[in-house]
Amino acid sequence: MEAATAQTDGTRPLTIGAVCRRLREEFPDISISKIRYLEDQGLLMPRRTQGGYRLFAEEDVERLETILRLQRDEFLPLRVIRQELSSGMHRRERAPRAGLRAPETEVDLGTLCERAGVDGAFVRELEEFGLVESHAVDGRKLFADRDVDVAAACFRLARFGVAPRHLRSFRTGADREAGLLEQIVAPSLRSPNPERRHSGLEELETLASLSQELSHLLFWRAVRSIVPR
Amino acid sequence: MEAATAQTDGTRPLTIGAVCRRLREEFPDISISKIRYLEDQGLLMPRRTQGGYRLFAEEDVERLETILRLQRDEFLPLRVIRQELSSGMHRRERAPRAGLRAPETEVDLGTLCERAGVDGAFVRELEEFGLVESHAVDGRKLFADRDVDVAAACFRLARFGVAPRHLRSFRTGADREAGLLEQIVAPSLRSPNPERRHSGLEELETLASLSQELSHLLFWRAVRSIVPR
DNA sequence: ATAAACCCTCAAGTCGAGGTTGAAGGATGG
DNA sequence: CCATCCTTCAACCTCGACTTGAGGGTTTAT
Repeated sequence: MEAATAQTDGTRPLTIGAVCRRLREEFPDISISKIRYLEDQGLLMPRRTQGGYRLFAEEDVERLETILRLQRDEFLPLRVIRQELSSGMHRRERAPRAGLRAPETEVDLGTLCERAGVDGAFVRELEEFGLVESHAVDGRKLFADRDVDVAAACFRLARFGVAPRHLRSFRTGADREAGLLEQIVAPSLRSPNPERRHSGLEELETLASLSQELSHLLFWRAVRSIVPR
Repeated sequence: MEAATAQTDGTRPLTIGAVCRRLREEFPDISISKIRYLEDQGLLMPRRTQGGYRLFAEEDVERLETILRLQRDEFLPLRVIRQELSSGMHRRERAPRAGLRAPETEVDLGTLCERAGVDGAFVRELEEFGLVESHAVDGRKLFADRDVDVAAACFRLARFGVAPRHLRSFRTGADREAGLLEQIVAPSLRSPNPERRHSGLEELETLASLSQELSHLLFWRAVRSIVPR
């Protein structure tokens, strides 16, 4: 009873604990009981050993990853995830609405330029004034996905005569505001208690939205005040 | 006191019950208490009458419809909806609430307090830090209508421990950004040629929206960067 | 001026989703 | 044979999203 457990694809099935350890990196809040719960809700149906142990084939693990991603990034309830999975998963191209918890994807310089419709020189200028930021990974400059939008916005402003160097204050303003929030939630976010960290994250999201609303209001008031009566 | 409640767009504001009846067809599970709950959660901020009754302008009703649709069709939790709304997602008309050209209405201290749900001491504090501004007209302090929303937003933040004095930097940031735009459009705005003034105003609106989008992006990037990886 | 209809706040309660915990015990591997 | 992992099942818990109720004020029509 040894090689008999090998799979068609060569990888051998994992026990529930092994699955958990493997996914822990991408999904820190996974747990054995959660996986069992998902099975209970009909989202997973792993094989079993004679003795009743769950055995997760590679495809089961992938399915589980999909489920966790849909939960984390799309905020879908399990009932809907079940539906989507059983109906073949077509038709799902929503705007990525990644919240604070989804990992950020990255793009290289070429992609950034293409998607934002700008050239390399412009990006260099943006970088100089801290509007976008890259970090090098084996020789290639990588940018956060969201910098594509930043670059595009800057470019449109540039066409109105607002050069990147004028925009530095936007960056410092944003940093200062975020720094303020940091002071408030930092204790929670750095807590050893995962529950506390989680609620800190939620508080941060709420706080950030409210702050955003406030700056929006203040900004428009300021803009309004510059038009002569 | 009858036609006086008419809005700039011709439709008059609805009371909460009227809103409910109007939306009941598309959203059968709407209720008065639910609408109040949404306001409590910072998703809506309708104006108020002197007596404290909520008054929903057309744009408030639209915002509410958006919220309900995001809940029903996209299954988004309120926390996420709040974020989406405070971002530019709601692209159209998230700009100047009444356009840069509409005259601003004014309210007195009592009205401000009532409508924002704050007390006089709080308003004084806000004023001290430049978050709201009053000008005296024959003995009464008058505030711009939009300061009601500012005060309400500040109050919500205050409940999270963010005192008005922390918020001063929001004000200065907004001013600095607006000042930048001013330098660009000032010549047009002060031109003797009315046509030129008009196009300057339009340019200002465009520029302001773009700037707003940029600061929004930069702010969220900054916020994201404060959560430990 | 009064009544009916409508609205307010605030605290407490409800309800379902999405899990966690613990007890009692069987399975697996060195 | 023993440590470690796994099993089920029922009870429990937390949180988001409201609902309810008490006590009281506002609006409007007559």
